[in-house]
Amino acid sequence: MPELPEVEITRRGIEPHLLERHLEGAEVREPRLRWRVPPRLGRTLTDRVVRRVGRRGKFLLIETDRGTILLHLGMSGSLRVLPASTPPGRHDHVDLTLEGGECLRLRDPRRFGAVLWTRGAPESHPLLSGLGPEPLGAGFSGDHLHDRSRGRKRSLHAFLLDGRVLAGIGNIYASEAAFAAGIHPARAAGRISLARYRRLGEAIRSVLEGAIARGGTTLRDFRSAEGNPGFFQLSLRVYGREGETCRRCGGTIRRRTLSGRSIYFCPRCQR
DNA sequence: ACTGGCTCCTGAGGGC
DNA sequence: TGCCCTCAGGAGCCAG
Repeated sequence: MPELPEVEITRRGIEPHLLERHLEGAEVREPRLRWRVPPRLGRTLTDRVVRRVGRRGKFLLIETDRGTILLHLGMSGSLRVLPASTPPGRHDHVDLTLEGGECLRLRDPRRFGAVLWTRGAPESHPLLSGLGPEPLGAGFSGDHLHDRSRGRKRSLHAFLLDGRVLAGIGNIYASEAAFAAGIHPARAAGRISLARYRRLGEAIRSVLEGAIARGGTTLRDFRSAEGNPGFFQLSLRVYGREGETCRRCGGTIRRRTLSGRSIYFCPRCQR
């Protein structure tokens, strides 16, 4: 579910509750997430102090004085800061308990999320070391996409979803950015010009920034750490709008299945 | 080296 | 009302 903007909204929501706080431990009710939650996580976290709450792609990084919690929301994960005494729901799988009686609670019905621990530098963790640049970082531009796409035959959409190319883009924002740049998502990534990739780079930035400014996209169940839905779904131009009218040209938005994912586009605006 | 397909899981929504 | 089918915002892994 959550892509970069939703993870960033979540990060901003939990950060003020965590910074410089002591952790008491963890309560793991269901360790079978994408990867098994480390069995001794509670003991590992006891008396750790949170120094920083970061994000890398769709991963949240809760950095402590002696290591980092890697947290991924998968398709259906969400985080809340609650009194630890709040009765957990069926899918409230992990609590990170804080001093003072609060906890950071992970709810994840589909269990595609992850809670992992690493002692070393998080950027060298296997799940993070191969990630491409941050699309909102200083190092990213359309030139990078152009460089990485030469000789590639796969569709632009599949190319943008590849975290090794670019971190944090998922199905919604890949569709929206391609529309904003006027590029057909099924076009071979290696056959798109530098000028068009530069336009796409700008489109990716502005779509992601717009989504963050509106609190993310809530299609079904995304909530911020405060429990609020996002509003960017009201600004979507193509995603989920099959059969509806293109807001730019008045044509009809189409949906296609491409490498197992639904892609949405306007055949008149995107070439 | 690349590529698409499969897989993990639960829940919602549509058709009958 | 209920059953069955399809689909969903991720991404690692595998065979070809």
